[in-house]
Parts: sequence; C-alpha cells; structure tokens
Amino acid sequence: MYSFFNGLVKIKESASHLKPSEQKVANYIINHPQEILDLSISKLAKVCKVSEATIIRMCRSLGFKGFKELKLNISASLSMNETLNTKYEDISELKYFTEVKHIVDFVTINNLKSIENTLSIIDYGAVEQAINILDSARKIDVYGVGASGVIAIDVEQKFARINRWCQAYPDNHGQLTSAAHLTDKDTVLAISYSGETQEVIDSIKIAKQNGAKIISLTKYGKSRITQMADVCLFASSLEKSIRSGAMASRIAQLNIIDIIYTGVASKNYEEAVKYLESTRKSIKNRK
Amino acid sequence: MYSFFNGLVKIKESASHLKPSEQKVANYIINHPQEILDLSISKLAKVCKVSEATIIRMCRSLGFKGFKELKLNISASLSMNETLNTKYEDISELKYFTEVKHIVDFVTINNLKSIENTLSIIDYGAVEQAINILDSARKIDVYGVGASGVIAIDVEQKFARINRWCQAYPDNHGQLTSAAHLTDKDTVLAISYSGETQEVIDSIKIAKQNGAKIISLTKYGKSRITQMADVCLFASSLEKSIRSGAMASRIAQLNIIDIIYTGVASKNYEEAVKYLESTRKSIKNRK
DNA sequence: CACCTTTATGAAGTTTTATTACATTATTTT
DNA sequence: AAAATAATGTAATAAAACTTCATAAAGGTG
Repeated sequence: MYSFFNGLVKIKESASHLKPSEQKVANYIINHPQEILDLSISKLAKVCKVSEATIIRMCRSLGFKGFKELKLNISASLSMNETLNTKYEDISELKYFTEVKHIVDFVTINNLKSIENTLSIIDYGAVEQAINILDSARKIDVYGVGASGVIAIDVEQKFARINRWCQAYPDNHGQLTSAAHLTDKDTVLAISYSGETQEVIDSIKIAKQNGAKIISLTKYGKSRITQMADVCLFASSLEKSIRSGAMASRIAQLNIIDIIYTGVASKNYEEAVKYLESTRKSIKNRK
Repeated sequence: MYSFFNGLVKIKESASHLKPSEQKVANYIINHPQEILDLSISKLAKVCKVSEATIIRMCRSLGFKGFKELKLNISASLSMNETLNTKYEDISELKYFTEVKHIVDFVTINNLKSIENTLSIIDYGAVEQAINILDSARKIDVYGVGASGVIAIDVEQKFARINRWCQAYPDNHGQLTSAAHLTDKDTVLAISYSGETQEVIDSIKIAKQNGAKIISLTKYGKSRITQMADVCLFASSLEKSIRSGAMASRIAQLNIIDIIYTGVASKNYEEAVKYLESTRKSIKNRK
C-alpha cells in the first residue's frame, strides 16, 4: 500500500547511507524536487552523471518500488509543504478582484493561514493555565470593544451553554461597573487585537485591584494589556493591513476561544454533556 | 502560487463537461483516486471499458499534459487532503482530554475542516449574486438569533467600516419592527444554522411582503429559510454533534461573511479603501 | 604485492507504459 | 436519408522504466 510518508523527508534522512553515486542523485533531488517531476530517468541520469540503473537502485534503497513511485511521493510531499507554507503576504491586501473565485480564495486562504499561524505560536502551558483559571472562576467577565466585542459575546454564549456565569461587556461603562464588583475568585478575559485598547486597560486595572485574575487575548507580542495579564494568549499577528478589513485575526481568536472553552468543558465532561444536552433540547423546542 | 484547484477538485468540477466515455474515466478516478496511482493507462482503460486514447484525451481536456501529469497531481491532491483530513470523524465529539495539545488539535482541525468543507460546496454564482444584491441595497438588515446573532453583529460592524447602512437585529422584536419598514430597495441577510429558526422565518416573511430581497446563510440543504430566500449561501453541514458545542460551523459562516464583505468592498475599491482608512484613523485616535 | 572477493557502477537490451495517427462508429444537421 | 461532425477505438510508434550482465573499483588475504 502506497504511503504518503513525506518522500522528501525520507530522502533527506537516508541520503547519507546511500552509495556515493546514489547520493549524487539524492542530493540533486533534495535541491531540485520540483524539477524532478518533469524529468525522465535518462535525463536525470544525464544531469547527475550516473547511470539509469543507479537511479533505480537508489529508489529501491529508499524503499520505493521504483522511480515512478518516488516521483508520486515527491509530488505529494511538495503539495503538503505548499499547503502549509502559502505566501501569506501575497494576499493580505484588498484588491480589485475580477473573479468571484479569486475573492473566495483570497479570503479563505487568509482565514486558514491565520488559524495555522496562531497554532504555530501557541503556548500550551498558557492555554492550560487559562483553562484552569476559567474553570475555577466564580464569575467570568469578558471585555472587548468593537470587533473584539463580538468575540466577547461569543464567549458569553459558549460558557452559558455549560452553565457558567460569564458575561460579556462590549461597552466601557458596563466594563467599569462590573470590574468594580469583582473579587479574587473572579476572572477577566480581556480581548483586544492591538493589546492597547484604552477602555479595556482602564477596566482591567480596576479588576486587578479587586484581586481578579486577568487572561488576555491579543495579537502576538508585548503590549500594555499583556503586561497587566496573569496569562497571555495570542492570535496570529501576521495580518498586516487593517485596510483589507478582512480581519482574519478574528477567526484565529475564535479558534483560541473554542480551545479554552473546549478545555473547560472537557474538564467537566459529565456535567458539560448534561448541560449541552439540555441547551440543545430547549433550543429545539423553540422551533 | 497556491491554488485550491488541486487535481481531484479540478476533475470533480469539470467531469460534467467531458464527453461520455471520458466521464466514465473521470468518475472512476473520483471514486478510486488512490488506486489510480498504481494503474497504467492500459489497465485503467480496461477497468473503465474505454480505449487508452480516450484516457489521454480526458487528461488533455482537464488541462493536463498527459496521464503522468494527472497522476502526479492526484498524488498531490491526496496528500493535501490527508494533511487537512486527519481523522475528522474521530474527533467530532467532545471527549475527556488528557492533554492540552489534544484539545488544541481537536478544535483547530475541526475549524479548519469546516472552512474547507464549506469551500467545497460553494456556489460561485450565488456568491456573486449575493454580492451584487448587497452592493446595491439601500439598507441591509441582518437577522439571526443566538449564535447566529453574534454573526449578525459581526456583519453590521464589517459593513459599517465601509459606510454601508447595515443593521443587525439579534432579537425577534427588533427584527419584526425593522422588517415592517423595509422596501424593495432593501435586503435582508438571514442567518440561521438550521435554516428553521422561527423568529427569522417570521421576520423575513414580512420583509418579503415589503419587496425586500432575501439572502440566506444556513447549513447546506433545503430548509424553510432557503425556500423563502432569493439567494442561498451555505456553510458546511458536516458538523455532527451539537453536543461538542464547538460550533465550527460558525467559523465557516464567518468565512462566507468575509467573502461577501470583501466582494462588496472590492466592487467599490477606491471608496472602500478611503472609508477603511478613515475608520482606522478614528479608532487609532481613541487610544 | 599479486590474487581473490566483494562492492559499486555503467552499457545495452527488454519490457512496460504513454502517446500518436488513423480508422471506425455514433450522432447531429440539413 | 445523406452528409457532416463528433466521439471513440485500434494499432503502430515513441518514450520511459526496469533488468541483466559485464566491468571497474575497493578492500582484504596469503
């Protein structure tokens, strides 16, 4: 059975155990993987200055049935890398699009990439801490204005489903009022892409004075909010242009929210399933 | 440059435009992509009961140089799917997780997949229509309750950035009131994952009576809302368990929202850039 | 250090696979 | 129903992959 185990990686790993002339071929492949796909054995033999038989032998040494299988594997490897490495830059600006399909690709790639990038900078320790803090909180306040306010509301809804006391405050007045009443048993989830939103900063200052724990969710990097937070969560910061208005970062932030929500729910598995089930039923009956 | 149109998708898309005997081959490939990689032209011809020449012609019709290129492409497609397909089924239920990393993977893969799946069922024509309708609307009403209400608010914020009159109504009362005032120059964007939310149905009924256009955003498939809508947009319906509470579909819906928003913004490129710029400035000054 | 053994490589031939050119059959049009 | 056009298949050709066997290089042994 054909396996997708990254052909190129396999070659790189095993190259040193090959015979000298086989190594010549392996190295050529490592350096020109894309080109190989267009080359026949005889041409490749010529470029590498080895015989065709050597190439076949190399394929076998690497565990492939033959040259064809090697090529298929390399093609698969390349596509896998490509999938994960698409040039994010190329598409981060709003353009004048002539085709709907281009818009779809533009937006979708941005969103997919932002989730992937967020994943690449994730700090598992911080996620775990955040989950624990939220899990043991008496009340969870969620602060965020503008686009982050939408996320805050999403958090409130999610935690409501598993019967947690969680309230979103998308406006400064509500934030300040609530922060004033918090205790050391409570937690604030502060959402701000820039990490510099004044309203949120003012509010968590008060929350902190009252002993509440602060969890921040911002773009990657130091900011006034991260400096005040007990635990910092980050969403991809690669989005360059607010001009694009695409706000892919928001989707990455939601992904993080989903993660910590799932973490809390899973820590209380039995209970969570029960609540989710009754939430589901009560929504269904409304129809 | 990265393209979503990997070999298999290309085949699926174009299969219907092929000549009958070529279709036989295309269908076989779609159903047994993995197997193709091990088959020679003559063997494939035999299984499909067509001539070898037909196969070559099909490859050309699909835009490949020949059979070899097609095979390489399929191999690449499969690996790409594999990269993103990792055990989707296995993880669609909330579990008791022992490792934070498992939670992160669980949630992230679900979210990535839901965007991907949404893309695979996208109807470009409908997207284009939706963009045109929204672009020319005097006022845009966005209806959605619960989780969809959060999305509705997101839409409002997005369109506000490019200076469109767009209002979210996450509650039934507001929806009904606004619907009563709509005209045939207006558009309603109706968001409901199930497509059966009573509040939304009631509201768009009134909007329709007043001549407003209806665009729906629901899970894939027929529903009461889609039947009333002029244009139907769909987000992946693969999410099996409401129990998971992960609501990956929401992220897929946001992706669709981003797409139509970007479409409208791009149709008015100069203007949009201007508004986005002034939005950015005014937010910045607040800090 | 000459001889043998083992290992590595290449040249030429064989088989398989892909592709082309042309013939035949079906389908449409007038 | 005949002519024109499109679709498909057959058989020949070209190209590629793979095998076999010969030869050369390296390494060890009496």
